[in-house]
Amino acid sequence: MKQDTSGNRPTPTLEMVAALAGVSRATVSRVVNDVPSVDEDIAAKVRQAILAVNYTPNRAARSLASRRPNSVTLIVPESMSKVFADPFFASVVQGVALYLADTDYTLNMVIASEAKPEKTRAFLLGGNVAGALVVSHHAGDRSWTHLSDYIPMVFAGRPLGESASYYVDVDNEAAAAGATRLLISNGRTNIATIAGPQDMPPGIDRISGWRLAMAEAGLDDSLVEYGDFTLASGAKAMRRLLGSGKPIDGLFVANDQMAAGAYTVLQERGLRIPQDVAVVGFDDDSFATSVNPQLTTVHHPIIEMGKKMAEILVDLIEGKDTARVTQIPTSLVIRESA
Amino acid sequence: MKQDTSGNRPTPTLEMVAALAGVSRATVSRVVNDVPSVDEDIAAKVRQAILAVNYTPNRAARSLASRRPNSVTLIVPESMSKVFADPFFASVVQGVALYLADTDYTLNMVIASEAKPEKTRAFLLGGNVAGALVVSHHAGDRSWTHLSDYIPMVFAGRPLGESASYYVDVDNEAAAAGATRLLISNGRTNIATIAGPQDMPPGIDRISGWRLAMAEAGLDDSLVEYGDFTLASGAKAMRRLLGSGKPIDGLFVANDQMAAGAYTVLQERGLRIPQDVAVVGFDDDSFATSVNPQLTTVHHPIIEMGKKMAEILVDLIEGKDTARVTQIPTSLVIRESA
DNA sequence: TTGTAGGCGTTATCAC
DNA sequence: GTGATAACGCCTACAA
Repeated sequence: MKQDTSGNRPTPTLEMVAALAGVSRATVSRVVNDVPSVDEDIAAKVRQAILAVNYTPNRAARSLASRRPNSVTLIVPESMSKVFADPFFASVVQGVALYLADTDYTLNMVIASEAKPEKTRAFLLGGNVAGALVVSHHAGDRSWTHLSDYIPMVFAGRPLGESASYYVDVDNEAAAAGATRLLISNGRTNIATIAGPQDMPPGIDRISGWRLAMAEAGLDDSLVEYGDFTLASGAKAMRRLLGSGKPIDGLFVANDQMAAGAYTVLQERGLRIPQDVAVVGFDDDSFATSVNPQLTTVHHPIIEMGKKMAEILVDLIEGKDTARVTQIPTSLVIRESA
Repeated sequence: MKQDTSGNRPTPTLEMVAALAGVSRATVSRVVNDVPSVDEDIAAKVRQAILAVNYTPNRAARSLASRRPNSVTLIVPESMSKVFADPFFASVVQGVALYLADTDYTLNMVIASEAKPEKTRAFLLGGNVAGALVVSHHAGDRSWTHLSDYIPMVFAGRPLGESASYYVDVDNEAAAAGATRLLISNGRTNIATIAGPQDMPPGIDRISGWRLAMAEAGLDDSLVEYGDFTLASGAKAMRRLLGSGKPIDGLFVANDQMAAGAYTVLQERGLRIPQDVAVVGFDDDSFATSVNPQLTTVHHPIIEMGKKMAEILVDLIEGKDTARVTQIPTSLVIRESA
């Protein structure tokens, strides 16, 4: 870091800009905040001065004077961050950050220690934060919902059970049904599914979508096995499915990672994808394309989710009323497996 | 959010605590900041009052009055965040957040748009941030180094070429050499490597470590192919390696993901791991354990890296002098592949 | 449309 | 050891 020896000017303040432009601080403040009622000539002069001294508003002073925090917090439950390398997390953050970049809000992150939740609570309720976003996979991490009573909060994903909180999610059920219909329209009739955990909304909704589509088509929906969204569990479930002895020519898997697991056992049994069994996954993550043949799957727009979450939070903060649940559209990515 | 109707108390201030405790604001401030010269009886009374009104210091006011920012920024280059699902990123963030949780600093994140870098620059130099952390894979993203002249900065990973900046990294070369030595001590003599891109420090250092160990043992180091750290590139490199016709009984791969790629072709050729060819990877990420047989690899302590980065940054901010480069130790995780 | 002035919640410098 | 009292940099009635 540069030595603080001699020639260091102080960071420019409103005052300095005002002096240089020959106006009052109030006026400079107005142009900085885009208040319309400023004479354009003066505004121009002020802007010039701002550039000249390289002025940047002091966020702390701003927040203090305006009596409103200018940052929003992203809460990451500790349990989640323990999952080494979570793709979901990184993408949501990215979306959130992208959206906030165009606002005056700053994004800060806390990982919520389950050991001392009061700390996080105090941080959020201390008046230092305008709103909060909660990203987690597990329904148990909904322990923050009650804070919605005091500060705007938006969650990622539908909560388990009823809840009055705001959240954004994809329509897992509809997307799963769509994926299944693809299999059906391809002429498959013995369609199995590898479902996710039934204590997580995505697990529940995705199998429910599969059932929906199967019922529509009058097909048998008894071919189901469960996994926990991991690759290994997908392989095991596939083994059980095959072990039943019943014919299978189509497979809907609740996420791509389990689909990759299913691939391995399908292929070790000599079953060809998609000729013998067509498979479609869910999420469109890195597993979908790293597998061979590449997986046809439901695209889960995580970055968009992040953006939307941020957008809704800002709306909430600024008092606009918005819908409690917002679903963002998915799409089917047709590749080689179905 | 709760309606702002009637019964809403204002957020408690120092003033209110002072009144309740029957002391001056100055005294309350002292106990809040752990200034030693406070009578213990009075301090106790103040603490009680703090609890009573549920007081939380206003960070903006604090920052303003103390003339020092209380947040540090994590910069994520846009190019990096585009990599869908980056495990490295999530873990570094986690480490950073964990460390900062015990300090008075708040962590905020910006994704640096390459379109308008001035924006990020202004944010960092505007005096609103005490220091910054840069996490990226690519050497090109070192465009922030020059800011080190104005504000404390710490980077993740050794920069390409010389640089006067602070960074924390693992000793890639030593670790790679260690991994290779394991192969050698297991009696392998025809050891190939799948190296990473040679324009990235980890790519460079890891192959260099392999060469080191091979030279030590007097082994031939001509069996090398390059990948770009992706699974697919690992598979391709393996194909080329095998295509050379030379015998191979050991393989060091510059990261686990490429190792997973190599697995697929090794196995489709009927080569057994580790019997026919023993393989060791690098990173110890999720690929290492999702592959069969599980991969022996170098454990890359990413979370620790994050913690260390934050620690160094805080030291820098507080004026302590610290070493410019700090390397954190790796370890070899012996599983089934070597 | 512009300027004046008070205040936001803390810290920090003084006296006491 | 404790308490006034100025800042800190900015916003915002209110007045002009």
